[in-house]
Parts: sequence; structure tokens; C-alpha cells
Amino acid sequence: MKLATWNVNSLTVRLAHVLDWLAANPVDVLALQEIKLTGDKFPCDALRAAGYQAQVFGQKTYNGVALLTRAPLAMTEVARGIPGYPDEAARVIAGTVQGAGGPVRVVNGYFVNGQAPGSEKFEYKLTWLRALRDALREELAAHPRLALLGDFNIVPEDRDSFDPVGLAGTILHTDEEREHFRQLLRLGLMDAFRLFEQPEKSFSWWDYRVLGFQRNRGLRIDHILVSQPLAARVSACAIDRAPRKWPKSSDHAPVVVTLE
DNA sequence: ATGACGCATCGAATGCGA
Repeated sequence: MKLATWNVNSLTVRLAHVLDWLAANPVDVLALQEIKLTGDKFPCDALRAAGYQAQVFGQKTYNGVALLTRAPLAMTEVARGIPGYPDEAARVIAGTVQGAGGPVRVVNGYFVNGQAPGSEKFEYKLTWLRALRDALREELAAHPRLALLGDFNIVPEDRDSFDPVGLAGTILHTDEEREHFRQLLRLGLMDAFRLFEQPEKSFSWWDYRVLGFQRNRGLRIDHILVSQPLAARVSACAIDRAPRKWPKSSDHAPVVVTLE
């Protein structure tokens, strides 16, 4: 079974890319972030024609997340938002899918960006991360086979940044954000990407400006964390840079994990 | 150094992303 995550930066603009990518990479589950549209505008028909069902937590202009499943797979127990944490932004959608070794709980998140350390948005980010962790603790107790994937907006370690020295302490690179990432791991989750040897300077996002992709000035901020029972079954995890090369691409590339 | 780009919003200039 393959799960993937992709921040598409507007599904309206990127629908053709998503369909093209799914045709070449028929993953079982695709978690989308920044769809930037409401549920009534979600392209259900086009995706259904491509063989995918969708569960959507939409929002106008900003944010918005969705979970796609390749038919006949379907999500059950779908939950929107972080339980017990009221949030105006549509950032989290979770669901359960049947895998080979049992059910898999999939939690898809578009984490808060935070803009700049010290800002109100940064405080929101830290509060949001705390709420997510508290909710995940419960979620893991109920669903031991769990994957948390999405756009984390956190660079976990120096090797995940094109300029760890110059960007030290700036947004996505702060100690507070990294500590939150480690706290997620302490819940019993593992960074699937780091279960395998990976090329140096592996990134999942590149700035549209300054020819970021061409110069590989990127960050690894899109992640797939898996609980221990799933980690034992992960056979591969990779970033697919191909769609980042396509004209008018999202600034993010998909990340794919394979479970036996 | 700030802005570079791209996307969204009812119509242009601005907020926002990372």
C-alpha cells in the first residue's frame, strides 16, 4: 500500500497535475494540502473518473485539506479539525483505511506556517502544534497503526535545509519548532524518510523565487511519520521531484511511502 | 537590504506563503 502527501498550492490550478501524477503513480491514499477551495467546488467528478474518492475539509482562499483514496478503498471514521481545538483554518482531516495488515489511521495536516518567530502567527503555530500533539496521543491510543503526513512547515534538522547556518533561528528552523517535531517522534512516531539512506540535500519545497528549484535551494518540510507497528512494514519512502519540474508547478513535491 | 514568484480576491493592490 502506498500513501502520499502533496501540498498543491491551489487544487483549482493544479488539478491537471494531480491527475497526471496519479495516472503515473496510482497511490492508494493521497493527502492534499492547500487546496484553497470549498467543498462545493471540489473536483469530485474528475477525480472519480480517475478512480479516486475524496474526503474534503475545504476553505476559501487559504488552507484546505483532502484525502483521496483509490477505489474501491474508502475512508471511514472521517474527522475534520483537531478534536477539542477550535480553529478557523481548515488544516486537518483524518480517516481510516483498510490495509493489508489491518486498518491504518491516516492524519493529514497542513501545519501553521508561523510567518516569523515572535509574531502572533508564530504563537498560533506553537499553540496549534501543542493541540495537535495532545490529540495525536489519544488518536494513537485508539489507532496504533497510524500515519501522520502533510506539510509540517518544520525543517527537522540542519541537513533538511539548503542553508542551515544562514537560516538558523528563522521561521521553520527555530528550536521551538524542532522541539515540537521531536515531541511528535516521542509519541512513538518515526520519520519514514529517515528509515532509509537518502541523497544529500533532499528537499520537498523550493522557493518560486530566486530559481530555487534549479539551484536546489530547498527545504524538507513535507513529512510522513509512522507509528511503530507501521514502521516495521515500511519498505520505501521517497520524494518525487518530477512534478516540481513541470511548468506552473506547485512549489512542493509529493512524498510517497510504501507499506508492505 | 527588501524583493524576487505565485495564488487568491470581484476588478487593483494587497495579504500570504515558506
